[in-house]
Amino acid sequence: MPSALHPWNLSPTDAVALQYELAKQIRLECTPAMARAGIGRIAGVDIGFEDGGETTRAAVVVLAWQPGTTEHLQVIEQVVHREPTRMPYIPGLLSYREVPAALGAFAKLSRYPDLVMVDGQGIAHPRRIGVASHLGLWLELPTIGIAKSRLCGRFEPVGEARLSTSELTHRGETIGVVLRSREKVKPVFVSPGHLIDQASALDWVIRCLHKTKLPEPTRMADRLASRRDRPKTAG
DNA sequence: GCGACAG
DNA sequence: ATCTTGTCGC
Repeated sequence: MPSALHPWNLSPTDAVALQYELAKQIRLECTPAMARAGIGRIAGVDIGFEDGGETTRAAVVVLAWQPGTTEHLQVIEQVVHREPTRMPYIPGLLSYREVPAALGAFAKLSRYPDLVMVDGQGIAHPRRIGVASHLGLWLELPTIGIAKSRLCGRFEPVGEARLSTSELTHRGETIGVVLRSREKVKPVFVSPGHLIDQASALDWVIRCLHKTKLPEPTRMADRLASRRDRPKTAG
C-alpha cells in the first residue's frame, strides 16, 4: 500500500523528482489475480472542470464484462466527485492535477473494478509515469492509458484501416501504440499504465471498442465528466 | 537556445 | 480542459 501521506501538492521540481521514484515501482505485467479470477468489471475514468477551472470534476463509470450476456458492457455503477482544483495544467505533471480527484471518485464506489481505463497516457510519458500509471500505482489496480493526442515519442503514420496500429517509441523504448480505433478519425494513443503488459493493454482497448473512437469505459466516463450529460433539473 | 507539450 | 452553433458527411 502506498504511503498514506503521499504528497500531491508539490512544486514542479519536487513533482518531477517523485515521478522518477514512483516510476521504478511500475510493473508492466498482468497480475496473477487478473489471470486467475479474470475480468468482470472494467472502469473508465475522466476529469472535467467547472467554474472556469476552479472546480475539478472526476467521473468513474464501471461497466460489466460479461461476453454473451445482455449485461455485457452495461453500466454497473457510476460516480462523480467534485473538489477544488489544486494545480494548473503542466505538460508532464497532469497526474498531480487529476489523480487526487479521481481517487475521491473511486472512494465512492461500492466495489472496485478489475481493470481501469484512463483518459490520458500510461507509460507513454517522458518519465514513464503518465496519469494512468500514477493512478494505477495508487489504487494498486491494472490500468491502461488511452490518450487522444501525443505527449512524447515518435511513430510512423498509422494505416487508414480500422484497427491499424503503429508503434510509439521514445529514446529507444517502445512506450505504447498508436491505434486507428475508427476509420477517418484521428488515432488514439494506447499505453499500459500499471500491472498490465503492452499487448494486453491493446487487446483490452480493442475488445471494448464499439463504433466509436474511444473504448466504452473511457467514452462513458468522458460523457459523465463533461458537462453535456448533466442531469436535467427536476420539474 | 529553440520547439514540443496528455488534459 | 473550456469557451461555443450550426453544419457537413458517413
